[in-house]
Amino acid sequence: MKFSVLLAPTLKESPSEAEVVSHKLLMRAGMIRKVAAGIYTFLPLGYNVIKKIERIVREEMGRAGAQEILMPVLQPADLWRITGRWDQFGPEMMRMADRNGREFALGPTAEEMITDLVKNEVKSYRQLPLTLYQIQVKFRDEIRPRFGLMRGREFIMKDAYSFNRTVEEMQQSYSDMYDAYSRIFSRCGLDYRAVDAATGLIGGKVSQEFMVLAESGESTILYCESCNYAASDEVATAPLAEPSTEAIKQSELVGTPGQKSVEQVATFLNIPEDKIVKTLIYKYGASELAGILVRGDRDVNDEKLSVALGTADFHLLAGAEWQEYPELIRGFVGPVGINSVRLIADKEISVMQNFVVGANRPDAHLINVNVGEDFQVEEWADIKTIKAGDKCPACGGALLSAKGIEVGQIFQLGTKYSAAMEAMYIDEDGALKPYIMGTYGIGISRTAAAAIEQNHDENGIIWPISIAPYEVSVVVLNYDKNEQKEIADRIYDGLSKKEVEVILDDRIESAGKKFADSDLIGFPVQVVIGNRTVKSGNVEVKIRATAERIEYRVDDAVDRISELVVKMRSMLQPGGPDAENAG
RNA sequence: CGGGAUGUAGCGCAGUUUGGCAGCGCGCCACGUUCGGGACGUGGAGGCCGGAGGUUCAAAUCCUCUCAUCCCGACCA
Repeated sequence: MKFSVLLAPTLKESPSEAEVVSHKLLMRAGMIRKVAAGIYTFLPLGYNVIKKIERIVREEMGRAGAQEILMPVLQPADLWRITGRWDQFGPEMMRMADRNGREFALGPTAEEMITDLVKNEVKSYRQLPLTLYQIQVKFRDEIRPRFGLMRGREFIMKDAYSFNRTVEEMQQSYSDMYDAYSRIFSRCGLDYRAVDAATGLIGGKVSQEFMVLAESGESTILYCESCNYAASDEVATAPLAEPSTEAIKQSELVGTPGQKSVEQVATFLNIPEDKIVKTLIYKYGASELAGILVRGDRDVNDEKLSVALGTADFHLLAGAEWQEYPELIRGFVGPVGINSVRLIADKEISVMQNFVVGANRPDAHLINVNVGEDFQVEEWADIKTIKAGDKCPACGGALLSAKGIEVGQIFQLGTKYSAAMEAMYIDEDGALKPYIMGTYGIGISRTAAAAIEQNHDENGIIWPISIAPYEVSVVVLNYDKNEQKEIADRIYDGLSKKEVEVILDDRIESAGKKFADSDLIGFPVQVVIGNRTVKSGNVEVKIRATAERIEYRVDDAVDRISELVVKMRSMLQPGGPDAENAG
């Protein structure tokens, strides 16, 4: 490709609406342009990156035995009604009707469609296991699209689905996908971590997310410094402390005028925050109230709470709503003697003694309160957000926390969809049985953004070579000078013949502009040809990632550069530089 | 949906307070000079000032409504 004919409108300044690095650099490097909020066009360089990621995904899906199909973006509502998700998905699903009034949605995922397909086409256990996947545009009408490709409304996703006979066989498919995902993200040059995850609207019990570690990530993960435990904060747990041997005391009412927050009460009573139990009032479902008990220094985790409540439709009781419940004294609510709300306590409360709670009357708290003595708990649940410093549930070591970008998630689904849709096969014993399913997603476009978040500097993007829009840029400083043009053309043609993806910057631009663009777009290898190199009989090669510069004789430059590229590629093979020849 | 902000040339912004010729930088076009880290000079093109309505002799500027975009919270690949 010649740069002079490429549509790559680079910008010196980033558009003001871009907040995160990946969004800014994708815009500045001329890779994407916005069409509407959360909806982007990929320009040639950006689309090259997408295609490179897709190629890796296809290779690894194929290696894992999955077969590629392509399903429609538009999905009929009737399918979604069978599983109830037409109602569950809410406004996030983009809905529309055709000219005859038949309802459709832009697919946010495709469990129903694929289950319907397999139900109709796969009848016998002899045809299982079966794993199908597609790479297709998905649409989710996000409440708040942001961060460019990191949270778009329209995005490119690889979604795979396994159909199995038994739980064990499904776990094997899941494990195969886990391995494939690990290879995919390794090959993309990403520093990632697989963590235990919540299953949310998709369903199932076991799930893991693949997180690219980056400060700008929207997810929080906890991992152990001494073993390999790692989990999303939505499901992370910590072992309970040993119950203290403290003798149980008689509870007592104390005046705490105006002391509403945990911090205020702790200071006022001169006690640590973890000797307080706070009672948070949530409204959920059809206007029901829940009192959630957590230790004073803890935060409630909304994902865990939705599991405990059995619904994702809840919110903290808000300002004006308090007036509807005069028995609830804001700032002084407690579990003792309260009966108008459903009490759910975090398990951690069970090992606490002689703690402080609101007294359900203005300006007062109860001290030396104990479960069993002063109030009963019917429902125990894991509700708190685990944070760095908590103990690892696997080995007891200290947990650390980090931010991550979720680029993939895998689920052991079970029969949620096959049972609801009566998708059955005839087993060896002649009985009809629902498929045991798994579902597996990768955000392709988000992966591109995540790669930038993790690989950039003040000059621009530093693409891992496996997903770079071109592997080598040949920067000719004066393409209108014959000596330079001749050398440049020779290297460009030579590299092309050796299957190196190369772009020739033949534009009539200043040297500075060409260097700056090459760094900004992030080609892994830059070959510089100018007056200086013509005189020396060399070409200069710059490695984008390290800024290392190497000189090669013009005569063997093509061989040396292609060797360099091959070596750089092999570094991103799972298992190290030599793994390429192993498989 | 709640809270906050912004819409002026392709991009970044000034002008709005106090109504009076629509500007600056980058980019773009032409010519010349430059030619190894976002060159310089001269000349040029480019605007429904987000949209609608109103106030006024006069509106980018004041008022009302509306749309869009971004940021902070609840969703997710």
